[in-house]
Amino acid sequence: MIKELKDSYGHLFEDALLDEISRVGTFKEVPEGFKLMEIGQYIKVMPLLISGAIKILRNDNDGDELLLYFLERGDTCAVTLSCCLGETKSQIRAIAEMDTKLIMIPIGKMEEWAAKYKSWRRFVFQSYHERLLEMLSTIDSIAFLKMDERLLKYLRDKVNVNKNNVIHNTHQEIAYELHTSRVVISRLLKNLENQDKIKLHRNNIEVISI
Amino acid sequence: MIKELKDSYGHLFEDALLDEISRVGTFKEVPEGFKLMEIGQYIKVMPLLISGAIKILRNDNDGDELLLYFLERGDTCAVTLSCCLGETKSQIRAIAEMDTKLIMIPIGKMEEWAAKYKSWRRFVFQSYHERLLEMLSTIDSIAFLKMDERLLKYLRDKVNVNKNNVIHNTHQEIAYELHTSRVVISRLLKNLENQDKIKLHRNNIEVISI
DNA sequence: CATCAACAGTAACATTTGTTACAAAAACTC
DNA sequence: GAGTTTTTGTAACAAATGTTACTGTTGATG
Repeated sequence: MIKELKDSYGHLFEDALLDEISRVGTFKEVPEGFKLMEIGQYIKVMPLLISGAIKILRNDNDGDELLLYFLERGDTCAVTLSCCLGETKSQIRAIAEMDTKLIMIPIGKMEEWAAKYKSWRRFVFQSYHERLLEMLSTIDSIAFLKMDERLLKYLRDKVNVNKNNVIHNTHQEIAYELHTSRVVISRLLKNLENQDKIKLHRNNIEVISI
Repeated sequence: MIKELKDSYGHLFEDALLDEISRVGTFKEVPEGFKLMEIGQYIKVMPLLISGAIKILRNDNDGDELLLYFLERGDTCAVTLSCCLGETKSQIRAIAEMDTKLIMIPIGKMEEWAAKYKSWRRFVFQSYHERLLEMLSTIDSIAFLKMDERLLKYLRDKVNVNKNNVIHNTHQEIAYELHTSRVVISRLLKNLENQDKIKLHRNNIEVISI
């Protein structure tokens, strides 16, 4: 574990902290689709991403869903962080976007290390910062963009996160994550195909140039 | 200043910290409508709210606007916090919703006190937590609610923040903050009036029961 | 008081998004 | 391979939201 931890976080944390992390943290490997967090669950550990990606989703009471953003290597979940102190329930759902490796830290350490390590404080503040900016970006999308532009942004994000221009999703799945209906997504995707920006196949979308 | 500081933050901070705050902080009183922060400005101070309220707005490049949330007594601006370390530019606009009293802290203190005072760390983390939840709530509104429900929520929030069921806004101003058009707001407000939930007057809206 | 600008009401229409319904193709099951 | 399920395509329509245009009212100003 030490090696993978150092590769991803060595430039951020001092050796003493890396040491503590490798002692109290638990290495975990989860497959694509694995549910890491469900709304209403209590949060007991905080994840440090080593590789892979996690998608963070918001659900309301009626089952409506919306993709908020992705976590990638070097990220941690700020919503988790903020829940640590308050011992509150999760407000979000977290699903592994692909096979993912992470280190789980017991939440008690969060506050302890914040007192002890400057690099940890910087990391935590920085994580909050990034997450707030991601949230602002999400708000921009849903408030200011029309569905066709949101779909384009979604496809771009997927390509970046998965480092692959074939997107393995059904139209229905995309519709859920953008909180619209399957028919709408099919319609807009067909438009994009007619503009030669993508090619549609069953269960996957090939991105040509967007 | 000591008295007002103690009234608002005495239960949160230890005496030594209150002392430091009153030494390095600057007391400031701003009138309704005062612009505290503009997009693109560098952030050099962080505000602690003593009384009044501040509305936080998001703007995109095309001048589109959206109300994110209000800050009230005991709050601080998490977006400011997160910008402190990175020395980044503001991503939001902040306007005094009413006459407001606040204490401005030089941002350098933020990190210094985080090392020194546990209560400060708790406060900062708690502020982030609250702001993230507010952002989630904002996302819920724009993603899951229709405009009539968003308007209702807006009116409720206004009544709560201003502690007054007369809302002093034109339809155009409301339209800006909800990022829609004046005609749409007029139409929906008229519906609410027909349901006897509000009474419309020039430049203000009287909330009956919503 | 006449003029003007800001504000609000409303109709008519356009666009975007959502819904329902059905068909065809592909993949899976037995 | 017959039957079934999943996925996608598409038409027709409904609802929500946005736009344009014009009206009257109010309050401010000279």
